[in-house]
Amino acid sequence: MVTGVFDDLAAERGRLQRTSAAHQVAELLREHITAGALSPGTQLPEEALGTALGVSRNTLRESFRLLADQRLVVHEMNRGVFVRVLSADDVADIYVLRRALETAGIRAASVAPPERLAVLRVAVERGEAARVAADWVAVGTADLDFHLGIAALTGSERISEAMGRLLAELRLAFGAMPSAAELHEPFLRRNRTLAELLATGRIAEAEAELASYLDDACRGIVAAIRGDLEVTEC
Amino acid sequence: MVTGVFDDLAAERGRLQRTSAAHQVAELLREHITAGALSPGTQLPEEALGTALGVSRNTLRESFRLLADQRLVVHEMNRGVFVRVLSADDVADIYVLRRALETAGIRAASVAPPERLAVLRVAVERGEAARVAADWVAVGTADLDFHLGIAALTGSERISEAMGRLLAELRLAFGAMPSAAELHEPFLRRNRTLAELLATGRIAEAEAELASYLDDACRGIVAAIRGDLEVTEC
DNA sequence: GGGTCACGATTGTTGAACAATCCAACAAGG
DNA sequence: CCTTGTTGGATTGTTCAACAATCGTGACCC
Repeated sequence: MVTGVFDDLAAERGRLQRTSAAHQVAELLREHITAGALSPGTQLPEEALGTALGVSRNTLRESFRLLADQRLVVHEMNRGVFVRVLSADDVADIYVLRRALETAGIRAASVAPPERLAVLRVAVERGEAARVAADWVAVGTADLDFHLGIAALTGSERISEAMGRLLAELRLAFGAMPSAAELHEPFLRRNRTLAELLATGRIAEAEAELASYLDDACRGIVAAIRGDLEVTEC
Repeated sequence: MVTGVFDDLAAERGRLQRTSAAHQVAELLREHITAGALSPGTQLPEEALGTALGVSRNTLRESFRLLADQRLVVHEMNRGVFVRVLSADDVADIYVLRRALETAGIRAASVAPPERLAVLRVAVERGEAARVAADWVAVGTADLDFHLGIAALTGSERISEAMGRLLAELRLAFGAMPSAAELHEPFLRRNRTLAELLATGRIAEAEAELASYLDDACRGIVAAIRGDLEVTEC
């Protein structure tokens, strides 16, 4: 295989003109949805949104298709699109997939290049710094970045993308929770211990810690959603 | 949680009027692509395809968005959409995700309801019957159904859907291979042993067998794609 | 109260139009 | 010969206006 002089440039080809009106609108809506500005269940009318955003109905409909496949909105035939509202079952289902992806990452930790493990350490420290500054939004994003990094240990683009979508979907649940800001705080310490277990190669212990971590996290969210205190699933 | 009398009906709600022109066109194209009727790399022009299928350009573009998110086609800005052509790296990447999903299924086998295990046995027997009849297409679909059933042991809709998309993507590679028909034949016996290991609860052995299985399958496809005999990845 | 029906509103789909971009071919220059 | 402008046709990106299909609602009637 001939390796050219422009391999590093070719790798960044994806950053070229990935912008179309539909993509930009989808990105805008995605940010508003995951930030909680558009609460779950809200309908997104084509006419009103189109004029508000300055795009035509057809273009807006293309954006809706993109968002629908990321499960951020649901498309009901002849009724319109609505911001997704997550049920408790959805959250439990999401955590089954999340466990599969993160477990795969941990099992690949021993053969992962060191820079991928460094990403984890950075995310942990960023989260702890944000807690000191009482910036709970930053604590949340650092937490999500940490777990995205765990899945990325596999080195698989598809796993990273699936994990990214999964976390974006979870943000829907966060936005709907009371005191969502401090939600991630109790898990900061566990992230650190998880990172240290991985850095020192104690894979089996890390896997057990992850399982316990995900159980607790899932129970917390499901309990908050249905106001119940006893949650058996997850 | 209140469990109603119509839970089984509610589960099938999705089969109601999921038909829009865009969905139907996407489904049609999906079948043609996975069946190999549209070879990878082929461009799908909007004007020509639209008139050929009797739908307008806007509707066709909506179908393209759906197919693009399933990775069956790629959408290049201002150039059009093309049937996806899988690289060897893509196949390797797919198998990393596939291993994660199927491993999760095997680990859930001990708590999975028996009807989910029965699905596996049915798929194995269907494959063996198809081999006797020399119906290689049926052998292939039975093989894919078997592994879809393994992922479905998790009971997670999202995992099942992710696995379904993954297998549809893999079909792209199958269609591009010489003698793709008999490709699945050598794995029939291993499917049976895997099913028996799961049925008798020997989870650890099943997990090891699956790892070996996926290694061999991935190596075979990657070797076929690049015409190389020595494949180190997977 | 329950059922029917017409109405308004929204979505589904089409067709045409124009701007923007790409691509291949060709011309010019070193 | 190779590289660099330039041109023109073809395809895509986007908008707009229109109509059909469907849904939700409220009035109306029994």
